[in-house]
Amino acid sequence: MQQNQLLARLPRKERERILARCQKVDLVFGTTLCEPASPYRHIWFPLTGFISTVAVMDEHEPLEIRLIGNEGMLGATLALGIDTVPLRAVVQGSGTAWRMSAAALRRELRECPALTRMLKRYLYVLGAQLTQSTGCNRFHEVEARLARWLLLTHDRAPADQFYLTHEFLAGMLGVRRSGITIAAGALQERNIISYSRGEIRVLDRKGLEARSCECYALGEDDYSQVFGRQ
Amino acid sequence: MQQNQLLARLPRKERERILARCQKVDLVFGTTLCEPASPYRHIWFPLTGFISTVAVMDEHEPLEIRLIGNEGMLGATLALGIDTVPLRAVVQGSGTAWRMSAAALRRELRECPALTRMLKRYLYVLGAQLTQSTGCNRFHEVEARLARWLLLTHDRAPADQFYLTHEFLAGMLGVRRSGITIAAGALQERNIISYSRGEIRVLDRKGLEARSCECYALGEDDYSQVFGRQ
DNA sequence: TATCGTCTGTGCGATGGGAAACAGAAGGCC
DNA sequence: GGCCTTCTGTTTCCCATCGCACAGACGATA
Repeated sequence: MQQNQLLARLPRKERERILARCQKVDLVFGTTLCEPASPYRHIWFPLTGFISTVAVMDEHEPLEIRLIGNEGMLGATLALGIDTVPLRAVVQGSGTAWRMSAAALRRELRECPALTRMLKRYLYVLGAQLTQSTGCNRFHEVEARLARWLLLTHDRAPADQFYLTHEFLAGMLGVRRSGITIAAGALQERNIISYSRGEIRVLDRKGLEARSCECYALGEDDYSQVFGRQ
Repeated sequence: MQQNQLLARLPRKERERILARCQKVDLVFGTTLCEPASPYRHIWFPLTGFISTVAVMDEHEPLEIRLIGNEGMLGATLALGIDTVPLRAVVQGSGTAWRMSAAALRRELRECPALTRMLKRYLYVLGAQLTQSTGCNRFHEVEARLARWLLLTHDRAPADQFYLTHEFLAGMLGVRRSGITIAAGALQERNIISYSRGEIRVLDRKGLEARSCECYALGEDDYSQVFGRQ
C-alpha cells in the first residue's frame, strides 16, 4: 500500500514518531469530517481515500475548493496556530487514512521541526493552488474545468474508475447538472472517459490532460517545485 | 499618520525592534514591486499606499487576487520558509510604506515569536479570503463584485476619492471594460459613487455595502475574528 | 482654437451557461 | 414481471456577459 506522500518526505525517525501517534481509519464516502468554525478534533493523512473541502456559500450549493488525497493532508492550517476549521470537509472517495488528534499534532509541531517545515511548505502550495482556482473559476469553461477535476480525482483514486454522478460533479464545479451532462458527453464522445450511472472510467488520461485547462499542470508544478519530484 | 495595523498589534518592544529594521519608502502608483517565481528581496507594510497582487494567466489579462493596505503586508509567505514570490505585486495607490529586507525578516522571524505568530494568523486570514474570492468569482455578478472591490479600495485609500479607470477595473475583476461602464453607471445612477475620467468618489458607503455581495463582509469578519476588533 | 489621446457611453450579434421541465434508461426491490 | 428511484439525455426559454466597434466627451497640449 502506498504511503501518504507528505509523511513519506519526512526523515525516517520523525515519520515513525508521527505514525506512532496516528491510527489507521476508514474514510467512508459521504462522511463529513469537519464543519467550518468548529475547532479541529483530528487531522487526516489520506492513503487510499480522498477528501474534498467545500466552501458553503449563501444561496448556492457548496463549491469545491480542493481535493485531498495521499499527496496531502486535512488540517494543515493548525500549523498556523489557529484551531478553527476553515472549510467543510467531506469524504469524496472511500478508503483509508492515518488520523491523528489535533492535540497530538500541536504537540508534535512543537517538538518536531521537520514536521513544521513540511506543513509550512504544504500551506504554501495550497495558497498557490487556491490562487490558480480563483482564475480557473473565473475564466475557464465547463468542459476544461471538468477535465481538470477528473484528473485531480484520478490522481487520488486508487483505480481508473470511480463513483461520481453528474449531479455531484455539478455541485463541485458550481454549474448546472445538465452542463455536466453536455461536457461529460463530449468527453465520452471522444473516448476519453466512459460512464454509466455514476461509474466514471478514465480511458485516455492524455486526452483528458489535453482537454483540461492549464490549471491542472500548473498546480502539479507548484507541488513538485516545493517538494521535489517524487 | 496611521500605523500599519499588523505592526500595531505587536507588543511595543517587538514593534520597535521591527521598525528599527524598516525604512519608510514611497509607493508610486503603477510600480511593480515583485514578479512571481523570483525570490523576495523586500517585504512591505503599507501605511497610506496600497498594493495589489495579481495572477498572470495565459490568454487573459492578469486577475486581481487581493488588495493590501495598512491592514496587511506584502511578503507574508516568507513565514512559510519559502522565498519565492507567488504573485505579481503592483502599487495600486500611491502613498507610503515600511519596507524591510527579506533577509532581515527571516532573521526577525527566528528571534521574535510574536512576529511569527502574527504572520501565521495573517496567512490564515489570507487563505480564508482567497477561498471567499474563489466563490465570488464563480457566482457573483459584475455590479456586486465591483461594489466589493470599491469597498476594499475605499478601506485602504486615504480619501473617499481615488484614481481608477474603467479599463483598469475591468482588468482587476476579469470582465469587459464596458461591463464596468454599465455597473459603475448603475451605481452612479443611485448616487452611490460619482466618477469622471478615472476619478472615483465614494458618496454613499452604506449604499455600496448594500450593493456588494456578502463576500466583503465575510472577509472583514475573518480578519477581525483572527485579530480582534480594532 | 485646433488637434490628439484617453476615457466613457452605447449598441450590435454571439454565446456560454442558468432555470426548469420532461422523457428515457438502468438498477433495485417486492 | 411490475414498480419505484435514481441517473442521464435533451429541449426550450432566458439572461449575463463577451467581443467588437464606434461615437461622444473631456483634458492636455500646441
